[in-house]
Amino acid sequence: MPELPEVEVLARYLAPLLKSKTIRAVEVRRLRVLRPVSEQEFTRALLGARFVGLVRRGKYLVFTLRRPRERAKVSLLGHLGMTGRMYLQPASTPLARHAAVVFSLGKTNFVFEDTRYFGRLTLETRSLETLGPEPLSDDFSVDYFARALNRSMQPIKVKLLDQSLVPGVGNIYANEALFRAGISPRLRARKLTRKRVERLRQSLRQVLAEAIQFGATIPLDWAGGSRKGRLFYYGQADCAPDFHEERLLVYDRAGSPCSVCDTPIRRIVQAARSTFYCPRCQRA
DNA sequence: CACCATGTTCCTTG
DNA sequence: CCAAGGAACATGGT
Repeated sequence: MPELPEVEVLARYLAPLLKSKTIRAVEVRRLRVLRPVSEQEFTRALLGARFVGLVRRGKYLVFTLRRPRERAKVSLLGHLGMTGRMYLQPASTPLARHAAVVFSLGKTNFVFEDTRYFGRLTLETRSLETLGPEPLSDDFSVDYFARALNRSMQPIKVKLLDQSLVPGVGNIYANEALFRAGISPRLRARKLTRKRVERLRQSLRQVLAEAIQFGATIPLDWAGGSRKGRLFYYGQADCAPDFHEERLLVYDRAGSPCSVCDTPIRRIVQAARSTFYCPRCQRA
């Protein structure tokens, strides 16, 4: 489900709800999502610990906890994979079929649910080390972006999915950013002119920021089984249907007329993922 | 039945 | 050592 904006909105939603809550019990129902940490180690570190912070990095959620009478903090890393969700629900509510980890906080449970189990909730935080600079921060400069792209023969669309280059960008926003910048997804990264690098950086930041704005306006309270699957993606989610129409301009729109020039949107496959683009607005 | 899916990692090849 | 490509992971929707 999640790319940078969705994870950002989720972090902002969860942070105040979790703050100062103590983990009274830990239930691991899918060992796989802890990997490579063992259940014993996981439970030992988190049982009795209190949530003190939550931030997003790339597509990761970084929870910070503190154990009673201990100085050192514990970091817990979450990743939603393709289908992960996190939410609080009353302790009396039955667990979802694919609830993978459940923390009891007393009257409520904090649930990590993931249908496909591609996601993670683990004490292993090393994946953070290889991430590039946050695209919405000043560190993501034109110079940095240009230099990184200049070393690559890969198509620009594929390169945008590289988390060591721009963490948080996934298939949807990579497609959207290229459309808004008027750049062909097939163009080799190193072929982008300085001007196009600047334009792409700008489009990327705008698309991500707008999506965060959008996500901040819709309810994330899924507790009690309010619908499956999506945060606030394409198609008809259980919210703001009219707003959705305009939001994604090319993603999953193969065959529909381009919003600018009416040319049918095309779908191709790059690096085994779907790419959507307007063959007229986005030329090499 | 066939094909598709918002992501990462591991293995192989050059 | 690195870049790039592809399969694997697991389940559900169309």
